[in-house]
Amino acid sequence: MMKLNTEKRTARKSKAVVLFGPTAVGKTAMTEALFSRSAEIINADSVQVYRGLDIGSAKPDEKLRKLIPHHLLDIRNPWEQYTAGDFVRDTECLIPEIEKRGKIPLVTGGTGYYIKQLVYGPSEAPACNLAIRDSVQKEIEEKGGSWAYRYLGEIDPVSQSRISENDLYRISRAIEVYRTSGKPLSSFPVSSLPRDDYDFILICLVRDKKELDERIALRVDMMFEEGLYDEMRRLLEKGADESWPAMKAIGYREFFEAFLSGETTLSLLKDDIIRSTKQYAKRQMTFFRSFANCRFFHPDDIESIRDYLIVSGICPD
RNA sequence: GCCGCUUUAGCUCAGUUGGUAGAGCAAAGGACUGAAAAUCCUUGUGUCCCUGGUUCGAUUCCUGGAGGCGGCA
Repeated sequence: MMKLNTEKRTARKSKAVVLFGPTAVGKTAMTEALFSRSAEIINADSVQVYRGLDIGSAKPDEKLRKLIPHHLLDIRNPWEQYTAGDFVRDTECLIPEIEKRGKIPLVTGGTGYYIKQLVYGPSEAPACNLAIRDSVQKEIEEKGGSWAYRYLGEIDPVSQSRISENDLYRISRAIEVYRTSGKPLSSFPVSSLPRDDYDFILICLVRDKKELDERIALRVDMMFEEGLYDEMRRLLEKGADESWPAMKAIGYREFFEAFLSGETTLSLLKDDIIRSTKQYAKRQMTFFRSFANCRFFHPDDIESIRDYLIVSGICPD
């Protein structure tokens, strides 16, 4: 009886490949080699969801998008918010649709937080509430950061003990959750185990640091050649400013800093972007290393990846 | 050639009234509860340019030298 039950559930479980790695590691080339015919891609990159951010976000080009169907690309305007919760909901919708077409759902991108929420199960904490967030932020600005931290200690001592006094970003969110739901953020359970209602196959692509750094520098050079500057100008003509969620992205936000300081040259700007990208790649790796059940491969090692997929019950090209 | 300033962490620079040094940035490691390309935490990094002198003790004061910058020729 028990056994039958388990089998039934196992049989119904959706299978999806989750492919990730630091920026510029070579996800695209690898994807092309293994999944051109067999998969549809669900984008897990928090910047590529935005329309008009193509070059700086290294969005897959038309050619690849014609070859492999892509989802969750260009689904928001750059002044709109897209969240990890949105991503999980959208992905849960897309996986069965893709399966119905007989294709492999391939979740791919570099946003560790999205991938974590998907694989470990999304947080049940309330969605972000922009109106409340704004008022919380205004209050913090008036009363100061140490007030905010003390206040957090009153409404949610557990979160206070987990959050640094300087981490206004998280303090603000914790207060926002309390004011939205009446419950402390720490009362919403967080899973330390991958969810069991999906069968996710986690593949992380890695290169050694020197190799990755070289690729990052090369890619930023390429972005400028491909017209990053013009792309930024088009966004500015549409009214882009630092308050737009998409303008926090590397390769865009540096322009605002450059305008402010005035004296920056194009080559200094490029160096800034390269440095930020390297720092980001490092943070990504820290995140990825913390995932359970994740296998690491060099992106050129196509055959090992193929073997692993087959062993996991996936049939790539 | 002369005069002045300067040489300290990978970079920009503090500092030690003489007891072998510290910030920012960079780097390395880490965290991550619907903003995450965000935000935050931790940690070093040293022939204090070289040489001789004074001194119990010199990166610090003095002599000489070398490099850099500026001025005058």
